[in-house]
Amino acid sequence: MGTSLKPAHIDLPATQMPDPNHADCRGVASILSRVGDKWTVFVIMMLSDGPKRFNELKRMINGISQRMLTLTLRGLERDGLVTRTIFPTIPPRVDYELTDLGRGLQQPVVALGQWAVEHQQQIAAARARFDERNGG
Amino acid sequence: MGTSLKPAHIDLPATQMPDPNHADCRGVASILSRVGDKWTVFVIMMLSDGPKRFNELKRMINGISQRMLTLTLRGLERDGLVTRTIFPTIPPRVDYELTDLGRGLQQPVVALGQWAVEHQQQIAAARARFDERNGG
DNA sequence: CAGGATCCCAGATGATACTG
DNA sequence: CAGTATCATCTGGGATCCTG
Repeated sequence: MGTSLKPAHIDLPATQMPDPNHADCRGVASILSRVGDKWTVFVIMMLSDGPKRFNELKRMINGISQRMLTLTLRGLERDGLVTRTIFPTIPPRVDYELTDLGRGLQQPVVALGQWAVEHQQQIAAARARFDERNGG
Repeated sequence: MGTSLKPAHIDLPATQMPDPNHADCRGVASILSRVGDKWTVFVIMMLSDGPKRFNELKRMINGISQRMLTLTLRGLERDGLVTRTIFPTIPPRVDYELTDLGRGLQQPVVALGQWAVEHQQQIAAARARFDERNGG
């Protein structure tokens, strides 16, 4: 298959949480997992400035396969972060757009993104140092 | 081997960015990818309140395998987010601790985490609806 | 105790071909 | 155009055994 709409993501044995202090970890991680997904991030960003069509997204996100774009969009739709609007024309046309929920998610993602941008150098440097210390 | 210290993460063909407006996507996504990693998030959270030993972490993070804990910690060390201190005693003892950089990362992660917590219900509901609309 | 080395399988992803 | 279906591959990750 590999066509499941329910990616593995996070599903710890709900039996016991890692730490009582962080009882919400599971839910959080599940969402962070989606956010951390390579393609998901890009799709959300591409949808920042209004609705986009399937092939439009495919062209914007250089390197994504048709299959992965479909799966990514389905996942986002499932989580209520993106809406899918079908225009029954010929040829068919489908628009994808962020929901309010999706737009809300953008904020924290962008915040994290800014941190990432600001510390890119440091991390790259750390990696370089580490890789050199060991056998690159 | 799957033992590589350099996980796939994001590596778009640096040739062209998806969108000029988001020229930093690659670096950002690379870091988001690390943050989105299931175990990485947990390890960072577990290290919030001071240094921890290997097996200590292993016990706290219910369900993580030895292999994955090792790999996760190595990745964090490589990125300069965690330090690894070896005490040459017998039996050996190794402490892991967040660096300043690592602690800085906590902020945005927590922010995102809060969003996640606050919208857990909505997402769960959306999923349920979606799954029902289709063949569960 | 900390972690390296192996074996191995399930699931993620790409490539390709077909369709309403 | 916007997918779906199928096949092939490649990798993440668990289980297990070994060692300083």
